[in-house]
Amino acid sequence: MVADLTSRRGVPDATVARLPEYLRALTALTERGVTSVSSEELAAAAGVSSAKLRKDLSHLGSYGVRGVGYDVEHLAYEIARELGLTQDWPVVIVGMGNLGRALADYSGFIKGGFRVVGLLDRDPALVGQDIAGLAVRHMDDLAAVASEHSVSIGVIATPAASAQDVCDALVDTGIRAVLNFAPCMLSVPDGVDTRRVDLSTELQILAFHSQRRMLDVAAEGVAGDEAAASAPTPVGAAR
Amino acid sequence: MVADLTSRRGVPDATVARLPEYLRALTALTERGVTSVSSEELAAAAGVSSAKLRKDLSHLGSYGVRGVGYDVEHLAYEIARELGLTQDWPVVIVGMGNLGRALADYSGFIKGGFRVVGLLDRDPALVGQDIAGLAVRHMDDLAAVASEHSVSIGVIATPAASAQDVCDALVDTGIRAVLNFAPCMLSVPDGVDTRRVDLSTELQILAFHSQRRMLDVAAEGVAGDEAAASAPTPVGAAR
DNA sequence: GTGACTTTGTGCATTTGTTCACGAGCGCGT
DNA sequence: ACGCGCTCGTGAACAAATGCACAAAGTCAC
Repeated sequence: MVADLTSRRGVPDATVARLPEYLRALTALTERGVTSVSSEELAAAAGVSSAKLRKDLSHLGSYGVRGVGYDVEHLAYEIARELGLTQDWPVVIVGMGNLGRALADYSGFIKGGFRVVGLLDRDPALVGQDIAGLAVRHMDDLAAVASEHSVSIGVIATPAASAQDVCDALVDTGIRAVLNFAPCMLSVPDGVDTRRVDLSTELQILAFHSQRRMLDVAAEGVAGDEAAASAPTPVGAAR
Repeated sequence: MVADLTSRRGVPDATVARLPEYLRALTALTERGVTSVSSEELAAAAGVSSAKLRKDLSHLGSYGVRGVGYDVEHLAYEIARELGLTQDWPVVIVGMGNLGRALADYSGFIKGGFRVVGLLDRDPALVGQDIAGLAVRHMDDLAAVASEHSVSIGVIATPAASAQDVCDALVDTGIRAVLNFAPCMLSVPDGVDTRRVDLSTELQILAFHSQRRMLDVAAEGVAGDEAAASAPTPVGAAR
């Protein structure tokens, strides 16, 4: 019994991070009417190796059939269950600037159990305005909104300067999961989970790889000059 | 010489992913007038352990002073250089829906060498409109915009359905780095780097952890009932 | 029912990343 | 000049994640 729990806890973080992608791929297959899929095909659709996919799925249980593959619908259900998408996750979004608006609209696309139940902002000019079918409410109403809908996830779409204050307020209402779009670290008490999404971080990582590629090519060119006589085509693109 | 190149290449991916956060923390310190910082302090500001921070920084070189710490300004410069932020990275954003608009505005906040030089959309109604001081141009002008400004990074903020087409077009213009906000996998030729940012994926990961926490607490409660007589306070919050 | 074929699930080796612990080097007070 | 305390840089131990290869377990044809 406790062993069951331990095995459930045993899903590695790296695997969890890929499950949403698998689920998306499976959903796409369902829409195309495909009912069965091999690890090879699904892995290709999700952009991973088939070995990795099989190992990931093996952490959830044995939902495949040897010699056949996976039942698309059933596997999708099991992944959704593992991710907790079979239950309801009421969400509030704080900060109704451009980003908050985009998120409020975009969230309509989400198939899972996420439901935006509150849009909040500190600016009185925005309060009352209708966005994506929901009236914006003032930050002071946070506690009311949160308890009214048993909100479990908070999304921060404010400037960095107010992010920590907003986060503290969210945590005070009992929210234990925070998605932070502000470009700053949040400090939270133990037991609260935060994830950060940041455009600038991603661009910087892309820039690093781009720069490295440029340096590599340049260095390769030099090396190629030296070795040109012996090896006309030194290397293919690595990685 | 080749060894130099190898050592440069040797910066681990996990480290690269953390460099932007270090840089941000350093920038914040600069703004507060702090000129010197220890690994312990900087690690706390960036939300990592000091050992990890020191190992990460050691991959870039020896920029610290033993017994003293790091010079904030100098370290920031070295990280920025490593990330490629000392050069110019012209960016185009494709898709001027709510998200694209938010990105176009937000990008003004970016301190690094990123410069939005083009906003594109397929919808004629949006073309010509002014967003964040830039006129939206039609997708057909992509090649012109790209060559005119030597664009090196493309950002996709379109619906999933058109993301792959847009990506192909970006790659055709010679762009080798793509940041994808559409909820789908992109297939690209070798030598092209893509990163995906997705609200729904992040929410699902948060949901997983929330659910696990709930299950753990429930199970702990049961275990606690069993063990209650012997251990009134079974455990503190783990992790 | 049997054999050939297919595809999963998994043990093992390898690579990658993290933590620990401590030696090396620097500034400072005396 | 010299020891003392502080903090970086790093090798070695440890942990996590990945890739490989194959046995186990199923379907299908006949």
